[in-house]
Amino acid sequence: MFALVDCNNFYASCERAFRPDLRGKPVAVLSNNDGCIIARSNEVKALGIPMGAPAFEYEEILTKNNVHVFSANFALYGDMSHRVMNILHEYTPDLEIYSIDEAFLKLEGFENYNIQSYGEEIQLKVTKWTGIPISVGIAPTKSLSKVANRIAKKYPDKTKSVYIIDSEEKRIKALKWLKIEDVWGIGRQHSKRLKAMNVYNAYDFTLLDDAWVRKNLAVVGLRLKHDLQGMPTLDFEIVQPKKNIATTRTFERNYTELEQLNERVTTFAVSCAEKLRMQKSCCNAIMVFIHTNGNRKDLPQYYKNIVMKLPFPTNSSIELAKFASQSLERIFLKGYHYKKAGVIVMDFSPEDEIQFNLFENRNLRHIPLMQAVDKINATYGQQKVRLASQDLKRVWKMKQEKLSPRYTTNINDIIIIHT
DNA sequence: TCTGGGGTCCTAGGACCC
DNA sequence: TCTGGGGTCCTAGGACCC
Repeated sequence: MFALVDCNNFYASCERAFRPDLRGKPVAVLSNNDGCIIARSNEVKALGIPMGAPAFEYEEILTKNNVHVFSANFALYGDMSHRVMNILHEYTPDLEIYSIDEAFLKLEGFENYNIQSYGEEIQLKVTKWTGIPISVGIAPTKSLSKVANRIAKKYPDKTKSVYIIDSEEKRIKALKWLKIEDVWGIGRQHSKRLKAMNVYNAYDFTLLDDAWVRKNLAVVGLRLKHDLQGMPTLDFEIVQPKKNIATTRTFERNYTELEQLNERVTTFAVSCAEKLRMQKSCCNAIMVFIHTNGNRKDLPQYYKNIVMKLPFPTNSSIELAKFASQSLERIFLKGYHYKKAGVIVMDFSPEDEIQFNLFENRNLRHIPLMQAVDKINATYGQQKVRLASQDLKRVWKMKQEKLSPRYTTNINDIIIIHT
């Protein structure tokens, strides 16, 4: 059996964990730049505020209903995620961390266990130890455990937040209950197509002809169909090193000058380089893009990206910043109001596998230099050592008006309890 | 005035090889 | 009038996930 553990309204629950006064009250979390609503407590969902809604459009409803709004605090969420996953590790050696707030557990050799009470124990312990409420779905396949999890989440009282699909009868009942657009792996386009074929729920989907599914939803869709039918088709994914790494941001205001964008792009390239070094990869290509504000119909629009093949694989901040800067110069046009930019590094090779090039070689002296920089930054705080082309005066900042303290990762923000 | 960020996989078609 | 057969690699675009 597979168990899927999913944290309820994760970011909102993280904020609440250190603010018990917010229990039962509406909580929402915003994206970077305080732009969109990316997490909602049940109370906020009940107000009809959709996922990803622009915050300014809902400002009135939020204020009127006393919604407690927070800027995204990823340091906090990342740390809380760790705590949850550590506890889950105690329950099985086979844990697939699927996202920041979700994990699959493989329950092999549990035939003599009472799975229901096992699930309840996990549910209680995580909730008690971290303050994050979770739901548990258990079933013979991964996609069915997703379905079971949805039922547990929807009916917490009836299920004690744990639901098991362990019979054909329960499987069919669950699939008939699940709307097609809510099936894991069926997105907007597919559900539209399927509804046109009178497929309205997950069960209808499992009755479709294999060949039709293969043709219209590709092998991914076919695998999903079999998995939902109860044949284990989707297995654990082993964590692979990333194939692409990106750092992109929307700015608080528009930029018009090359120098301003250059500072941002340099900083994004340095961030990509750090992430590359963390997974011991070098990249062989880099993409830089710049973008005007697509929502402003009154301003001329410009979107451009450029991919540069590098003369040698590298993960040096200095070299990547230089290549990114050169790329930017080639696509920058004066006269536009830029709102967004990003750097994406691609085509990786392992760090220790240095491909010699006849004419140009990477500067090998950068390797110990970057190690020293990483060490200093790890000890004294991120960005203590920076390139001169980066924002030394710290002019640049993100809109983050409602940021909560970093309760668990910064000693100065630690919680104080008055007794 | 204000609209996030970071990923994966699959497929078709073009360019190329012998 | 008639124009082979069998491959690989790369890329863009489309779909999906959280």
